Amino acid sequence: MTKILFDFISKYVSLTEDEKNAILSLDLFRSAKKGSILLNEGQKSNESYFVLKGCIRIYYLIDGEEKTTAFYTEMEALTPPCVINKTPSEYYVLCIEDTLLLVSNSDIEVEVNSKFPKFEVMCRMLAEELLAKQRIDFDEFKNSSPEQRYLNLLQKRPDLIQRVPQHQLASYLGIKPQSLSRLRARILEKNKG
Amino acid sequence: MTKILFDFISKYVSLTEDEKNAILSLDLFRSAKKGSILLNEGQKSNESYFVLKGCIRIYYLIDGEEKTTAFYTEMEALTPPCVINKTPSEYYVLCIEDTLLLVSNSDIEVEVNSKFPKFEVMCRMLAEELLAKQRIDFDEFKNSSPEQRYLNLLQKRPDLIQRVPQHQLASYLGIKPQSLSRLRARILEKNKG
DNA sequence: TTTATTTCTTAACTTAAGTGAACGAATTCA
DNA sequence: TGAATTCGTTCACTTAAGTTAAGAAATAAA
Repeated sequence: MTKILFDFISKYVSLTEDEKNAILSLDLFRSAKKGSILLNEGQKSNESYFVLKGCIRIYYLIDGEEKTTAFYTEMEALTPPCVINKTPSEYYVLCIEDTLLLVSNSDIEVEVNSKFPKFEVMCRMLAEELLAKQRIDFDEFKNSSPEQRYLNLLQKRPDLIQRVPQHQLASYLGIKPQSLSRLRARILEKNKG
Repeated sequence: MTKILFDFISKYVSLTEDEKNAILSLDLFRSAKKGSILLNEGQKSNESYFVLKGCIRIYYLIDGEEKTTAFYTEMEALTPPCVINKTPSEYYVLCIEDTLLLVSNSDIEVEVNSKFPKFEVMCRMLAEELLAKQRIDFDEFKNSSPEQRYLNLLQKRPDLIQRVPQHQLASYLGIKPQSLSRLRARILEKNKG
């Protein structure tokens, strides 16, 4: 399981055995059951997450309705905006599968970054990369219709469509569950007739 | 004009006079006329921009149509995804006003970051902050209708509505120009009747 | 296993966005 | 200045998403 972590890190910087051990000694591993909440709306937090195994979901509660905006699966990292802005969280973070995580926090990061400047570099690179990736995702979202978005998702993250309930995918695509259902039927119809 | 720059930097790290002079000696200032293109589709680049004065626009050319996805104005920084991914650009970057910029590139950044670790820290903080801000923007976009998005923009960036042509705002909001025009008429009608 | 709850689909109807076209206003260019 | 282009609005029509409601299917709980 630590292999996943070090494979991930090696994309950005190369670590010595000593450095690897220093990371492991921090003992950041945590497992969470399906349904457990990592962060509540209104809560303050300084925790960051890295998913080793499983899936976590971000959702807002608006007029009593859950609005899902993101999923994080294996090899993906999440630092909620509330951690960066030091404000109460505007959304919930929930495990939708039994999940194995790495949980860090800003204190640990400050310490590790000052001890190993390499980590500072890695964090910058990671943040820049995620920013660029998210920018592309956002642009694609703006430039396409719900149907195109769904087909796009089918291409890029087919796993999500398997492991996530449809009504959560719907709000992830910016539409209502009924619309996603209808849109899927429409696509099937096209590929048949 | 350098005041804007150092005010911006001071939000993240504090610089000595020597450090400030080191930055200035790099001579990164560039002015660009309205209509000038900073980056073409298909082009490779390693440049980052910081807007001191003016406005730049990001757009894709899809089926002969310009799809505007972002605007950057005073005190905003942009590193195009193609710089991070080292791929040809998927979009255009254009000045829609006479613009005064700071133009950096990855070579300069590598050098400055290794000479002044402070900069590495600043870049990480900035990237994290932009990532969080963009995340919130994306989430709001998903969770709202075109009309709500327009009203939201009116609140948060009223300047944009003044300085940017409506058809560019339309695709920024993810809709067609005619729809934006109609939607505005609808809002006026509500506030009257 | 039975019951309860959640999830997905379908349908009829409403609302709003996309499309194509026309026209006047504003801006740009020669 | 006059001509040409771009820009914004309006309209009629088409398409698709939102809404409300009902029922089937799948999943979770007792």
